[in-house]
Amino acid sequence: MPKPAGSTAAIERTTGQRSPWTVRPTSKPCSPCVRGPLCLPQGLAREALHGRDGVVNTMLHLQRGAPLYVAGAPFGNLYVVRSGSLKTVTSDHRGREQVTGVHFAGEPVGLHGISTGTHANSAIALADSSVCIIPYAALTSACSEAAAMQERLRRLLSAQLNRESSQLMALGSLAANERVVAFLLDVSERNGQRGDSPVEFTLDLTRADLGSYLGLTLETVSRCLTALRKQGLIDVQHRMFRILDLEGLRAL
Amino acid sequence: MPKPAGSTAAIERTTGQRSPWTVRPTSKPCSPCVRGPLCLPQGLAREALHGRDGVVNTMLHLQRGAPLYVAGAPFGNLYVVRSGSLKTVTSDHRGREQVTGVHFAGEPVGLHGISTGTHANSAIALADSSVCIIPYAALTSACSEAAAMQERLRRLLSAQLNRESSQLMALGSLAANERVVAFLLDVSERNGQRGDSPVEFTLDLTRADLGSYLGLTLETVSRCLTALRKQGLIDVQHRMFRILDLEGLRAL
DNA sequence: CGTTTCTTTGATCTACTTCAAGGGGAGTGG
DNA sequence: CCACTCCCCTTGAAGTAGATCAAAGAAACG
Repeated sequence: MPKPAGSTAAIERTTGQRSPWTVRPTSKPCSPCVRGPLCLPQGLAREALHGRDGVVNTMLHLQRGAPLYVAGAPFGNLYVVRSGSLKTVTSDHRGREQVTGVHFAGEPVGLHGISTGTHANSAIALADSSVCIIPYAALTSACSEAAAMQERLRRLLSAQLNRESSQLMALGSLAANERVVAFLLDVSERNGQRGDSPVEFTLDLTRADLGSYLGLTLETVSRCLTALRKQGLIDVQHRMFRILDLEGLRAL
Repeated sequence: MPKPAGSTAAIERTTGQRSPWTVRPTSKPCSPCVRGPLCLPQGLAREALHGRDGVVNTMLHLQRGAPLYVAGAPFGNLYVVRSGSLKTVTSDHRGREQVTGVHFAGEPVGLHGISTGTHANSAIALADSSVCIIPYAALTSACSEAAAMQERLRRLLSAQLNRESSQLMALGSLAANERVVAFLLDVSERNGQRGDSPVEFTLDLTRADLGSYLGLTLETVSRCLTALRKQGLIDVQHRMFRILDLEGLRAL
């Protein structure tokens, strides 16, 4: 098992952030979402969602390292990443903490809070990011009118379930290098679905965050990456990743 | 990483089952659910759920080792365990297979299929079990009438999300013995919520299944259990578990 | 009762962690 | 512009938790 990750203030430590976030992130009215099929609002008339009285009416800007919400905070909104990326970190009843999710543009954040009304994890911006705010109450009332919207939300929840299941598979039955490869392929695929390049992307995760997500130490992650580089499968510089041989990676 | 788990027919192997299940499990009309707060239908008038025209109208009986559904099958129903228990097993695109969930009485099964319309995992009875069948189409139409029902379903999905997140935590940051303890405490708590004894229960999982779920080999599971026994924390005989010192276990 | 499957326990091996040290970028202040 | 610091990343060497291999005991099953 990886390092126990100290006790408190670990959020700050793992994001390279120094001072507490006393200033709330800036928010402003939100323009209609054009993110395509990944965006939550798809399936409902646009005007019912955006604009005043709409479900989605504000956008939040977060600086790198800023929390979108913290574990234990009352749940009120869902979020959809507009730009940038976020991680979700969970800590058990003892201090131990782990990255349990990485969220890119178009992907939903905050679904875990629905069941209890309290956020079960903390969401932290990995880079300067912006998110759409979807007040849950407004969403549910929109749902009560549009069956399509209900179904869409349920599918979103179920999709997240499947994402976490495959991560369970990775942690439970893959070796270190296989986990790293699986993660890169996963990111590649999600990038492709979003219309970005599936072979070249920057991951704003530190090696420590990556290790935490993959159940490995940062050193092991680093070693795996250099091994893949030496095999000519990828090219890594800092946090810029380029996949050179996608088929080769898929063959593990 | 634990054993790669062969290629095909692994379902049969891990449940100790020999012949294929050519005969469908028996089904019969379902009496109203009395399972209390854990049961899905809570929040909707009973007559709208059970009885003819209701959402829940049949019950399925499964023999130990019988599949409720298999991965890749078209999704049509959700299920709630009435008695007995089930495991869900997921396999990645290569042969590797893993137990990704264990479901006891009152708990929902099949939620992963909602997102794609295809079951993403296989559900196998761990003991002779019975489940309520909830046709998804009927459920959604019931949802379109009752907002409370919608909300209940969403919470169910979110709760499952939280369950898988804590399993992610366990696999990512706990040592072998801690994983075993965490699992026992989890089962204990779920038993208590259901009204059964939190300190004495039978787990119809083989050591291999347990290991698969916890990301360990069966030998390691066995060794951890005997270690806990020697510490006087638990008593294990075959698959009968008795927790002798709950506080001691919680202290890891 | 004999066969099969499951479980326990021991001995060895190895993949990954841990510990340690050096190198590179980015920001800050002189 | 350079020096300084703070992270972050890489690489090496050593230690260890847990996997693997192996074999024997205990239930389950026909």
